[in-house]
Amino acid sequence: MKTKNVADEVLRAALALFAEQGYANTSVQQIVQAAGVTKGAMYHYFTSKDDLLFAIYERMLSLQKRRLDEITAAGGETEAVLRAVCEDVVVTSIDFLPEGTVFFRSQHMLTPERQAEVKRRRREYHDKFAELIVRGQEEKRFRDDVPVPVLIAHFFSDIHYLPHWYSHEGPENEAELAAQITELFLRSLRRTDG
Amino acid sequence: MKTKNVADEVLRAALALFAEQGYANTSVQQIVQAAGVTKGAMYHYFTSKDDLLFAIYERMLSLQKRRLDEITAAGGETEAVLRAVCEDVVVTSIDFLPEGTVFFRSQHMLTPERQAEVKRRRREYHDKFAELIVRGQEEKRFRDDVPVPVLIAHFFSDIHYLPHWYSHEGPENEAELAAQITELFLRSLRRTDG
DNA sequence: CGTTACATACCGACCAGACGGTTTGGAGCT
DNA sequence: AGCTCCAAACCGTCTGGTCGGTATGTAACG
Repeated sequence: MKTKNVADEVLRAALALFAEQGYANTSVQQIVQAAGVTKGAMYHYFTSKDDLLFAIYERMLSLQKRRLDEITAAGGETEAVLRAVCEDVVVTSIDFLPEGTVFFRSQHMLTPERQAEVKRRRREYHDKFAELIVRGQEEKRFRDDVPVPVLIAHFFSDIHYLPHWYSHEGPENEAELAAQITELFLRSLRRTDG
Repeated sequence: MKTKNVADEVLRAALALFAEQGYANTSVQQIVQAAGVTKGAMYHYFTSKDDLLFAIYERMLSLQKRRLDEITAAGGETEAVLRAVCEDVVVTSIDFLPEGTVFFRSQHMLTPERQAEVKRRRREYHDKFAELIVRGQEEKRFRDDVPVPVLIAHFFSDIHYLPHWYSHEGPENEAELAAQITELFLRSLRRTDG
Protein backbone atom coordinates (compact mmCIF):
# COMPACT_ATOMS: atom_id res chain seq x y z
CA MET A 1 0.00 0.00 0.00
CA LYS A 2 1.55 3.23 -1.17
CA THR A 3 -0.74 5.25 1.07
CA LYS A 4 0.90 4.17 4.27
CA ASN A 5 4.37 4.81 2.97
CA VAL A 6 3.77 8.49 2.31
CA ALA A 7 1.98 9.17 5.56
CA ASP A 8 4.50 7.15 7.54
CA GLU A 9 7.45 8.84 5.93
CA VAL A 10 6.01 12.23 6.74
CA LEU A 11 5.44 11.25 10.34
CA ARG A 12 8.92 9.87 10.70
CA ALA A 13 10.47 13.03 9.27
CA ALA A 14 8.26 15.26 11.41
CA LEU A 15 9.21 13.41 14.57
CA ALA A 16 12.92 13.68 13.88
CA LEU A 17 12.72 17.37 13.07
CA PHE A 18 10.43 18.26 15.97
CA ALA A 19 12.75 16.49 18.38
CA GLU A 20 15.81 18.17 16.96
CA GLN A 21 14.65 21.74 16.41
CA GLY A 22 11.32 21.97 18.14
CA TYR A 23 7.86 22.19 16.66
CA ALA A 24 7.77 25.93 16.08
CA ASN A 25 11.17 26.03 14.45
CA THR A 26 10.24 23.37 11.96
CA SER A 27 8.41 24.41 8.82
CA VAL A 28 6.09 22.20 6.84
CA GLN A 29 8.46 22.77 3.93
CA GLN A 30 11.31 21.15 5.86
CA ILE A 31 9.19 18.18 6.82
CA VAL A 32 7.98 17.33 3.34
CA GLN A 33 11.46 17.87 1.97
CA ALA A 34 12.96 15.48 4.51
CA ALA A 35 10.21 12.97 3.79
CA GLY A 36 10.75 13.24 0.05
CA VAL A 37 7.16 14.22 -0.69
CA THR A 38 5.38 17.43 -1.55
CA LYS A 39 3.16 19.65 0.51
CA GLY A 40 0.19 18.60 -1.56
CA ALA A 41 0.78 14.99 -0.66
CA MET A 42 1.14 15.79 3.00
CA TYR A 43 -1.99 17.87 3.19
CA HIS A 44 -3.79 15.03 1.51
CA TYR A 45 -3.21 12.84 4.54
CA PHE A 46 -3.06 15.39 7.34
CA THR A 47 -5.29 18.37 7.85
CA SER A 48 -2.73 20.59 9.52
CA LYS A 49 0.72 20.82 10.98
CA ASP A 50 -0.90 20.39 14.35
CA ASP A 51 -2.23 17.05 13.14
CA LEU A 52 1.30 15.81 12.70
CA LEU A 53 2.18 16.73 16.25
CA PHE A 54 -0.90 15.14 17.71
CA ALA A 55 -0.26 11.90 15.85
CA ILE A 56 2.98 11.60 17.80
CA TYR A 57 1.11 12.10 21.07
CA GLU A 58 -1.55 9.63 20.08
CA ARG A 59 1.03 6.93 19.47
CA MET A 60 2.78 7.44 22.77
CA LEU A 61 -0.36 7.64 24.85
CA SER A 62 -1.79 4.49 23.34
CA LEU A 63 1.42 2.59 23.76
CA GLN A 64 1.92 3.52 27.41
CA LYS A 65 -1.66 2.87 28.35
CA ARG A 66 -1.64 -0.53 26.66
CA ARG A 67 1.53 -1.56 28.44
CA LEU A 68 0.24 -0.44 31.80
CA ASP A 69 -2.98 -2.37 31.30
CA GLU A 70 -1.12 -5.52 30.32
CA ILE A 71 1.12 -5.45 33.36
CA THR A 72 -1.58 -4.67 35.90
CA ALA A 73 -3.84 -7.29 34.34
CA ALA A 74 -1.19 -9.93 35.00
CA GLY A 75 -1.56 -9.21 38.70
CA GLY A 76 0.79 -10.13 41.53
CA GLU A 77 2.09 -8.65 44.72
CA THR A 78 1.72 -4.88 44.84
CA GLU A 79 5.40 -4.02 44.95
CA ALA A 80 6.22 -6.53 42.21
CA VAL A 81 3.55 -5.07 39.94
CA LEU A 82 4.68 -1.54 40.66
CA ARG A 83 8.26 -2.51 39.98
CA ALA A 84 7.32 -4.06 36.66
CA VAL A 85 5.32 -0.99 35.68
CA CYS A 86 8.12 1.39 36.56
CA GLU A 87 10.84 -0.57 34.83
CA ASP A 88 8.69 -0.95 31.76
CA VAL A 89 7.91 2.71 31.43
CA VAL A 90 11.60 3.60 31.79
CA VAL A 91 12.59 1.14 29.09
CA THR A 92 9.78 2.30 26.82
CA SER A 93 10.76 5.91 27.33
CA ILE A 94 14.31 5.11 26.31
CA ASP A 95 13.14 3.20 23.27
CA PHE A 96 11.07 6.19 22.24
CA LEU A 97 13.43 8.96 23.22
CA PRO A 98 12.62 11.40 20.37
CA GLU A 99 8.94 10.93 21.03
CA GLY A 100 9.56 11.73 24.66
CA THR A 101 11.48 14.86 23.79
CA VAL A 102 8.61 16.14 21.71
CA PHE A 103 6.02 14.89 24.15
CA PHE A 104 7.25 16.87 27.11
CA ARG A 105 8.39 19.93 25.24
CA SER A 106 5.63 20.70 22.79
CA GLN A 107 2.41 20.05 24.62
CA HIS A 108 1.57 23.72 24.69
CA MET A 109 1.81 23.91 20.90
CA LEU A 110 -1.25 21.72 20.43
CA THR A 111 -4.68 23.25 20.01
CA PRO A 112 -6.40 23.72 23.37
CA GLU A 113 -8.83 20.87 22.69
CA ARG A 114 -6.02 18.50 21.94
CA GLN A 115 -4.09 19.67 24.95
CA ALA A 116 -7.11 18.77 27.01
CA GLU A 117 -7.31 15.39 25.35
CA VAL A 118 -3.67 14.67 26.13
CA LYS A 119 -4.19 15.82 29.69
CA ARG A 120 -7.18 13.53 30.06
CA ARG A 121 -5.32 10.50 28.75
CA ARG A 122 -2.37 11.20 30.97
CA ARG A 123 -4.62 11.47 33.99
CA GLU A 124 -6.03 8.06 33.20
CA TYR A 125 -2.56 6.61 33.36
CA HIS A 126 -1.76 8.64 36.41
CA ASP A 127 -4.83 7.44 38.31
CA LYS A 128 -4.16 3.81 37.61
CA PHE A 129 -0.62 4.32 38.84
CA ALA A 130 -1.93 6.01 41.98
CA GLU A 131 -4.10 2.99 42.74
CA LEU A 132 -1.03 0.84 43.06
CA ILE A 133 0.56 3.18 45.55
CA VAL A 134 -2.59 3.50 47.61
CA ARG A 135 -2.92 -0.28 47.68
CA GLY A 136 0.63 -0.55 48.94
CA GLN A 137 -0.14 1.98 51.63
CA GLU A 138 -3.22 0.07 52.72
CA GLU A 139 -1.07 -3.02 52.98
CA LYS A 140 1.19 -0.99 55.25
CA ARG A 141 4.14 -1.55 52.93
CA PHE A 142 4.44 1.97 51.53
CA ARG A 143 4.86 5.13 53.52
CA ASP A 144 1.85 7.39 53.96
CA ASP A 145 3.54 10.36 55.56
CA VAL A 146 4.05 11.95 52.14
CA PRO A 147 1.03 12.87 49.98
CA VAL A 148 0.38 10.47 47.13
CA PRO A 149 0.60 13.21 44.47
CA VAL A 150 4.10 14.00 45.67
CA LEU A 151 5.12 10.36 45.48
CA ILE A 152 3.73 10.08 41.98
CA ALA A 153 5.39 13.25 40.81
CA HIS A 154 8.61 11.96 42.29
CA PHE A 155 8.52 8.98 39.96
CA PHE A 156 7.14 10.63 36.84
CA SER A 157 9.78 13.28 37.11
CA ASP A 158 12.41 10.66 36.30
CA ILE A 159 10.53 9.62 33.18
CA HIS A 160 10.04 13.20 32.18
CA TYR A 161 13.70 13.99 32.60
CA LEU A 162 15.07 11.00 30.71
CA PRO A 163 15.09 12.59 27.24
CA HIS A 164 17.04 15.50 28.68
CA TRP A 165 20.06 13.57 29.79
CA TYR A 166 20.04 9.98 28.55
CA SER A 167 22.22 9.29 25.57
CA HIS A 168 22.31 6.06 23.59
CA GLU A 169 26.04 6.54 23.25
CA GLY A 170 26.46 6.71 27.03
CA PRO A 171 27.57 3.86 29.26
CA GLU A 172 24.13 3.23 30.73
CA ASN A 173 22.49 0.00 29.79
CA GLU A 174 18.80 0.35 29.22
CA ALA A 175 17.47 -2.43 31.42
CA GLU A 176 20.05 -1.79 34.09
CA LEU A 177 19.18 1.87 34.23
CA ALA A 178 15.50 1.02 34.46
CA ALA A 179 16.22 -1.24 37.41
CA GLN A 180 18.33 1.41 39.11
CA ILE A 181 15.81 4.21 38.76
CA THR A 182 13.01 1.92 39.89
CA GLU A 183 15.03 0.78 42.87
CA LEU A 184 15.74 4.38 43.91
CA PHE A 185 12.04 5.09 43.75
CA LEU A 186 10.94 2.00 45.63
CA ARG A 187 13.51 2.54 48.32
CA SER A 188 12.15 6.01 49.02
CA LEU A 189 8.62 4.62 48.92
CA ARG A 190 8.94 1.79 51.44
CA ARG A 191 8.25 2.24 55.10
CA THR A 192 11.29 2.16 57.33
CA ASP A 193 9.39 1.10 60.41
CA GLY A 194 7.14 -1.93 60.63
CA MET B 1 14.98 55.74 37.23
CA LYS B 2 12.56 55.40 34.37
CA THR B 3 14.98 53.21 32.43
CA LYS B 4 14.63 50.30 34.74
CA ASN B 5 10.87 50.53 34.81
CA VAL B 6 10.45 50.09 31.08
CA ALA B 7 12.98 47.29 30.75
CA ASP B 8 11.65 45.56 33.84
CA GLU B 9 8.08 45.86 32.73
CA VAL B 10 8.95 44.33 29.38
CA LEU B 11 10.77 41.47 31.03
CA ARG B 12 7.96 40.82 33.43
CA ALA B 13 5.43 40.73 30.60
CA ALA B 14 7.66 38.55 28.44
CA LEU B 15 8.12 36.06 31.26
CA ALA B 16 4.42 35.78 31.91
CA LEU B 17 3.59 35.33 28.25
CA PHE B 18 6.39 32.90 27.53
CA ALA B 19 5.35 30.77 30.47
CA GLU B 20 1.73 30.83 29.45
CA GLN B 21 1.88 30.37 25.69
CA GLY B 22 5.45 29.45 24.94
CA TYR B 23 8.17 31.52 23.35
CA ALA B 24 7.29 30.79 19.72
CA ASN B 25 3.63 31.51 20.17
CA THR B 26 4.30 34.90 21.70
CA SER B 27 4.84 37.85 19.39
CA VAL B 28 6.84 40.92 20.27
CA GLN B 29 3.66 42.86 19.67
CA GLN B 30 1.91 41.01 22.48
CA ILE B 31 4.79 41.57 24.84
CA VAL B 32 5.05 45.32 24.40
CA GLN B 33 1.29 45.62 24.55
CA ALA B 34 1.15 43.73 27.83
CA ALA B 35 3.99 45.83 29.16
CA GLY B 36 2.28 49.04 28.08
CA VAL B 37 5.17 50.23 25.95
CA THR B 38 5.92 50.29 22.23
CA LYS B 39 8.24 48.24 20.13
CA GLY B 40 10.56 51.21 19.75
CA ALA B 41 10.98 51.37 23.51
CA MET B 42 11.59 47.66 23.79
CA TYR B 43 14.16 47.53 21.02
CA HIS B 44 15.92 50.40 22.71
CA TYR B 45 16.76 48.16 25.65
CA PHE B 46 16.91 44.74 23.99
CA THR B 47 18.49 43.83 20.70
CA SER B 48 16.12 40.98 19.85
CA LYS B 49 13.31 38.78 21.03
CA ASP B 50 15.95 36.20 21.80
CA ASP B 51 17.54 38.70 24.16
CA LEU B 52 14.39 38.72 26.24
CA LEU B 53 14.47 34.98 26.58
CA PHE B 54 18.11 34.86 27.49
CA ALA B 55 17.63 37.51 30.16
CA ILE B 56 15.29 35.12 31.92
CA TYR B 57 17.89 32.37 31.77
CA GLU B 58 20.60 34.70 32.98
CA ARG B 59 18.60 35.63 36.06
CA MET B 60 17.84 32.03 36.97
CA LEU B 61 21.34 30.76 36.41
CA SER B 62 22.91 33.53 38.46
CA LEU B 63 20.45 33.11 41.28
CA GLN B 64 20.87 29.37 41.57
CA LYS B 65 24.63 29.50 41.36
CA ARG B 66 24.83 32.22 44.02
CA ARG B 67 22.65 30.24 46.40
CA LEU B 68 24.60 27.07 45.89
CA ASP B 69 27.85 28.89 46.58
CA GLU B 70 26.50 30.46 49.75
CA ILE B 71 25.31 27.18 51.17
CA THR B 72 28.41 25.16 50.36
CA ALA B 73 30.61 27.99 51.65
CA ALA B 74 28.91 27.72 55.03
CA GLY B 75 30.20 24.16 55.28
CA GLY B 76 29.07 21.38 57.58
CA GLU B 77 28.48 17.69 57.47
CA THR B 78 28.06 16.34 53.95
CA GLU B 79 24.48 15.17 54.27
CA ALA B 80 23.44 18.34 56.07
CA VAL B 81 24.93 20.49 53.32
CA LEU B 82 23.33 18.39 50.61
CA ARG B 83 20.00 18.57 52.39
CA ALA B 84 20.23 22.33 52.63
CA VAL B 85 21.15 22.60 48.96
CA CYS B 86 18.29 20.39 47.84
CA GLU B 87 15.66 22.04 49.98
CA ASP B 88 16.82 25.43 48.86
CA VAL B 89 16.67 24.65 45.18
CA VAL B 90 13.18 23.23 45.56
CA VAL B 91 11.98 26.31 47.37
CA THR B 92 13.65 28.59 44.87
CA SER B 93 12.12 26.70 41.99
CA ILE B 94 8.68 27.13 43.51
CA ASP B 95 9.27 30.82 44.07
CA PHE B 96 10.25 31.16 40.42
CA LEU B 97 7.77 28.80 38.88
CA PRO B 98 7.15 30.72 35.63
CA GLU B 99 10.88 31.09 35.14
CA GLY B 100 11.21 27.36 35.56
CA THR B 101 8.51 26.68 33.03
CA VAL B 102 10.26 28.77 30.44
CA PHE B 103 13.68 27.54 31.47
CA PHE B 104 12.99 23.90 30.82
CA ARG B 105 10.73 24.31 27.85
CA SER B 106 12.40 26.89 25.66
CA GLN B 107 16.08 26.15 25.82
CA HIS B 108 16.11 25.02 22.21
CA MET B 109 14.71 28.36 21.08
CA LEU B 110 17.86 30.23 22.06
CA THR B 111 20.58 30.86 19.53
CA PRO B 112 23.10 28.01 19.49
CA GLU B 113 25.76 30.13 21.19
CA ARG B 114 23.43 31.00 24.00
CA GLN B 115 22.28 27.42 24.31
CA ALA B 116 25.91 26.49 24.79
CA GLU B 117 26.31 29.20 27.39
CA VAL B 118 23.31 27.93 29.33
CA LYS B 119 24.63 24.40 29.09
CA ARG B 120 28.01 25.49 30.41
CA ARG B 121 26.53 27.33 33.38
CA ARG B 122 24.29 24.40 34.21
CA ARG B 123 27.23 22.03 34.11
CA GLU B 124 29.03 24.24 36.61
CA TYR B 125 26.16 23.84 39.01
CA HIS B 126 25.88 20.18 38.22
CA ASP B 127 29.56 19.52 38.92
CA LYS B 128 29.51 21.26 42.25
CA PHE B 129 26.48 19.19 43.19
CA ALA B 130 28.26 16.03 42.09
CA GLU B 131 31.16 16.84 44.41
CA LEU B 132 28.85 16.63 47.39
CA ILE B 133 27.62 13.21 46.39
CA VAL B 134 31.11 11.89 45.74
CA ARG B 135 32.25 13.21 49.09
CA GLY B 136 29.38 11.38 50.75
CA GLN B 137 30.36 8.21 48.94
CA GLU B 138 33.94 8.54 50.10
CA GLU B 139 32.69 8.91 53.63
CA LYS B 140 30.80 5.63 53.06
CA ARG B 141 27.52 7.31 53.80
CA PHE B 142 26.05 7.31 50.30
CA ARG B 143 25.59 4.30 48.08
CA ASP B 144 28.03 3.80 45.22
CA ASP B 145 26.31 0.94 43.42
CA VAL B 146 24.47 3.40 41.19
CA PRO B 147 26.43 5.72 38.86
CA VAL B 148 26.69 9.29 40.10
CA PRO B 149 25.10 10.74 36.93
CA VAL B 150 22.04 8.61 37.58
CA LEU B 151 21.82 9.80 41.16
CA ILE B 152 22.13 13.41 40.07
CA ALA B 153 19.54 13.02 37.33
CA HIS B 154 17.26 11.44 39.89
CA PHE B 155 17.30 14.60 41.93
CA PHE B 156 17.30 17.19 39.18
CA SER B 157 14.35 15.46 37.60
CA ASP B 158 12.23 16.52 40.56
CA ILE B 159 13.28 20.13 40.12
CA HIS B 160 12.66 19.95 36.43
CA TYR B 161 9.22 18.49 36.91
CA LEU B 162 8.00 20.95 39.54
CA PRO B 163 6.63 23.57 37.14
CA HIS B 164 4.61 20.84 35.46
CA TRP B 165 2.54 19.85 38.43
CA TYR B 166 2.98 22.18 41.37
CA SER B 167 0.20 24.68 41.86
CA HIS B 168 0.20 27.56 44.29
CA GLU B 169 -3.46 26.89 44.87
CA GLY B 170 -2.75 23.29 45.86
CA PRO B 171 -2.51 22.01 49.39
CA GLU B 172 1.25 21.61 49.38
CA ASN B 173 3.20 23.93 51.58
CA GLU B 174 6.38 25.16 50.00
CA ALA B 175 8.88 24.39 52.74
CA GLU B 176 7.14 21.16 53.66
CA LEU B 177 7.22 19.96 50.07
CA ALA B 178 10.89 20.85 49.82
CA ALA B 179 11.59 18.77 52.91
CA GLN B 180 9.57 15.85 51.56
CA ILE B 181 11.21 15.75 48.17
CA THR B 182 14.62 16.10 49.72
CA GLU B 183 13.88 13.34 52.18
CA LEU B 184 12.77 11.02 49.38
CA PHE B 185 16.00 11.71 47.58
CA LEU B 186 18.24 11.29 50.61
CA ARG B 187 16.54 8.08 51.61
CA SER B 188 17.28 6.54 48.23
CA LEU B 189 20.81 7.89 48.39
CA ARG B 190 21.89 6.49 51.76
CA ARG B 191 23.52 3.13 52.14
CA THR B 192 21.39 0.47 53.72
CA ASP B 193 24.30 -1.59 55.01
CA GLY B 194 27.07 -0.29 57.24
C1' DC C 1 -12.63 -5.27 -25.26
C1' DG C 2 -13.36 -0.27 -25.57
C1' DT C 3 -15.07 3.58 -23.58
C1' DT C 4 -17.09 6.45 -20.35
C1' DA C 5 -17.41 7.99 -15.46
C1' DC C 6 -15.65 8.89 -11.45
C1' DA C 7 -12.54 8.50 -7.22
C1' DT C 8 -8.23 8.68 -5.15
C1' DA C 9 -3.55 10.38 -4.89
C1' DC C 10 -0.69 13.84 -5.75
C1' DC C 11 1.70 18.20 -7.68
C1' DG C 12 3.57 22.85 -7.03
C1' DA C 13 2.55 27.65 -7.83
C1' DC C 14 0.39 30.77 -5.17
C1' DC C 15 -1.59 33.73 -1.28
C1' DA C 16 -2.85 36.49 2.71
C1' DG C 17 -1.15 37.76 6.70
C1' DA C 18 1.79 37.79 10.62
C1' DC C 19 6.18 38.24 12.22
C1' DG C 20 10.73 40.27 13.86
C1' DG C 21 13.13 43.97 13.13
C1' DT C 22 14.23 48.93 11.17
C1' DT C 23 13.67 53.64 10.30
C1' DT C 24 12.18 58.04 11.00
C1' DG C 25 10.94 61.66 13.71
C1' DG C 26 10.24 64.18 17.70
C1' DA C 27 9.57 65.16 22.87
C1' DG C 28 11.97 66.37 26.82
C1' DC C 29 15.83 66.86 29.54
C1' DT C 30 20.79 68.77 30.28
C1' DA D 1 22.46 71.98 20.60
C1' DG D 2 22.96 67.34 21.68
C1' DC D 3 21.54 63.39 23.86
C1' DT D 4 18.51 59.78 25.71
C1' DC D 5 14.25 57.73 25.24
C1' DC D 6 10.50 56.31 22.86
C1' DA D 7 6.23 56.44 19.42
C1' DA D 8 4.50 54.97 15.06
C1' DA D 9 4.75 53.78 10.53
C1' DC D 10 6.94 50.74 7.74
C1' DC D 11 9.38 46.63 5.34
C1' DG D 12 11.08 42.22 3.63
C1' DT D 13 10.60 37.58 4.70
C1' DC D 14 8.65 33.47 5.68
C1' DT D 15 4.77 30.56 6.99
C1' DG D 16 0.81 27.51 7.04
C1' DG D 17 -2.45 26.57 4.12
C1' DT D 18 -5.16 26.59 -0.55
C1' DC D 19 -6.40 25.53 -5.08
C1' DG D 20 -6.66 24.41 -9.95
C1' DG D 21 -5.11 20.90 -12.32
C1' DT D 22 -3.11 16.15 -13.58
C1' DA D 23 -2.01 11.21 -13.38
C1' DT D 24 -3.43 6.72 -12.20
C1' DG D 25 -6.68 3.22 -11.08
C1' DT D 26 -10.96 0.91 -11.38
C1' DA D 27 -15.72 -0.17 -11.93
C1' DA D 28 -19.68 -0.21 -15.02
C1' DC D 29 -21.66 -0.48 -19.27
C1' DG D 30 -22.44 -1.86 -24.19
